[in-house]
Amino acid sequence: MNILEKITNELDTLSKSERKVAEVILSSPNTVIHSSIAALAKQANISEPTVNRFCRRLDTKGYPDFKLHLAQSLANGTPYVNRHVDENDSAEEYTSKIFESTMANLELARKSLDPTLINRSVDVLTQANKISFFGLGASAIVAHDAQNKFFRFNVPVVYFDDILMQRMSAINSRQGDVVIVISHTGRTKSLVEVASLAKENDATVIGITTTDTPLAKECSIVLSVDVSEDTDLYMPMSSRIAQLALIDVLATGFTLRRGSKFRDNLKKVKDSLRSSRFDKKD
Amino acid sequence: MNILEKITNELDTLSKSERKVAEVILSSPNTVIHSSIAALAKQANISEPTVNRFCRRLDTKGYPDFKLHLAQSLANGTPYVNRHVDENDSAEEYTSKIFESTMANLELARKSLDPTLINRSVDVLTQANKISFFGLGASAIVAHDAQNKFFRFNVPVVYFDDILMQRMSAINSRQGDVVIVISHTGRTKSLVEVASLAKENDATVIGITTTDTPLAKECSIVLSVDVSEDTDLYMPMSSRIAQLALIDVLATGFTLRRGSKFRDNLKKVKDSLRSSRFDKKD
DNA sequence: GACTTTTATGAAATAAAATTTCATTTTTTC
DNA sequence: GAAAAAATGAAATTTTATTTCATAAAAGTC
Repeated sequence: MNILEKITNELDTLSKSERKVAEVILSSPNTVIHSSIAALAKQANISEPTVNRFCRRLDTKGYPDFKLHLAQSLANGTPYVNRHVDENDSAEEYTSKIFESTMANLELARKSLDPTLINRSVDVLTQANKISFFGLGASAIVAHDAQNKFFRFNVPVVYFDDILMQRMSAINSRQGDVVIVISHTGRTKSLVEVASLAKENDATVIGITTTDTPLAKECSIVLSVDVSEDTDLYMPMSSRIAQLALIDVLATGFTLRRGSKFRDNLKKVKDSLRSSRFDKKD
Repeated sequence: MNILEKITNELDTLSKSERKVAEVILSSPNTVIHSSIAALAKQANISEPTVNRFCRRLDTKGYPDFKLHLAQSLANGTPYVNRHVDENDSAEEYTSKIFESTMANLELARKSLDPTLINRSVDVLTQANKISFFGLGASAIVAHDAQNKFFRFNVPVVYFDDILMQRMSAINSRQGDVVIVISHTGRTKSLVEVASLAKENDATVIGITTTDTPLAKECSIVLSVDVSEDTDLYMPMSSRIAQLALIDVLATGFTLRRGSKFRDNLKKVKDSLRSSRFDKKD
């Protein structure tokens, strides 16, 4: 555990003098890792043994050991954690918090994914006659992006962010079609219905959603993308970013499965854009 | 720089005895951070001053300082790095690689962003009469997402992923309008033109692009989002994910700037979705 | 290949830092 | 308000790291 957090947590179990030490450390941890016990004691206006007792109370073997732990805590730039944006945050602060939370959520999402299911999904996708991506709201963007990616594979692919079009498309699906339904909450009624309709019409339904949601129950394969809940109003949803990363994974799996000939083709698609761009001179 | 890498690099500039020290450290760095200089000297079969000289050769102040650096290097459990997907990767391997590269790129992107410019952009956005988001290809998704986010703020916002619509919109822009042009390469001719047109018509043009690109030159404010180049064919573009994170940052900045009344309004928008969802029972 | 110079190394001495002991002060409890 | 418990720091001790210096090994030089 991060020792800085630990200090913060145990702040009220500490004695008065020990708390002084804690405050000095919390206010400038980067200075402390280069201070001797004497220097720190002086800065906190307490004696050296007190610093030593403080270190032991935090379950370290002594001052040098404590510094080691502290150094490690500081080393992890900040080991990406979900930190909530605060009303008084500066631009720098909220920028860092958002990027870090996003990274923390990507980490969470990766952990929730099952490689076996990814493999199965890639199997199904490479053999599909037609691939449809459905999403609403923030997940519509993910569906949109997926179309963009899979379109390059020269496979029939559509995306809809309109409830009616989704329904019609679902009803028209048949064996061999793959329908990918994207929803973070997995509770959007119309999307759950669409998934159910597609399944009734023999399409393989892949759900990109949170574990154990109504949508998950309707799917042939569930790719769980769990991120921390966005309980905070100021905090943006990282779920769509994790979903996009998953789309990247599926697209990559698709490319790898299709073999090298197919990749030459991809390169052609990429090259076709060249004339629309300014040259790179550097 | 990671001190373990540094030891490896400087291995051949070290003397015979010092190399012995290096080898002991490299073979079990985790033991070393808990050893005294005497213990390490004994393990390497050399004297204590040699260890000390070794530490100084690596630009540390002495043995304790060296241990600090070593501890920090070890702390970064897995410092997300860009690892390329390989043809023979299993689903688990390419999934991990993609997620980790995405995180590495988010880290890079964060570093390339200037909080002052973010602040300026938020300033401009909160005072805008109208906000337009333009992007093509992968960046179209980002523009789409931005519309989705800013639309909730009850401010006139449009997004176009069509070249002609973008041009027409740019020509019709005026003082007080903000045009956000999104392009990873910053070299897409039509987008650079659109930026230039918008600027000629007195709109504030914010570019979300890589540092020093033709697009950047046309913008009033450039938010640089630098990610590692996608030289690899199998590797998906993380740039759009970094751009999305930036959109989150801008939207958050906007919300914070607008104050608490405004946030109540946001909550209403969020709540309005409730009836379209299945209840949560857990 | 012998001689000089430079570099590398470790034993011992010294210095620095951390820890322990113990007496004193402060706080808590009854 | 006295007794017990806890907290604290001065000083002593111990541990750890660094410096000094003499010696050994290696690298040049003729």
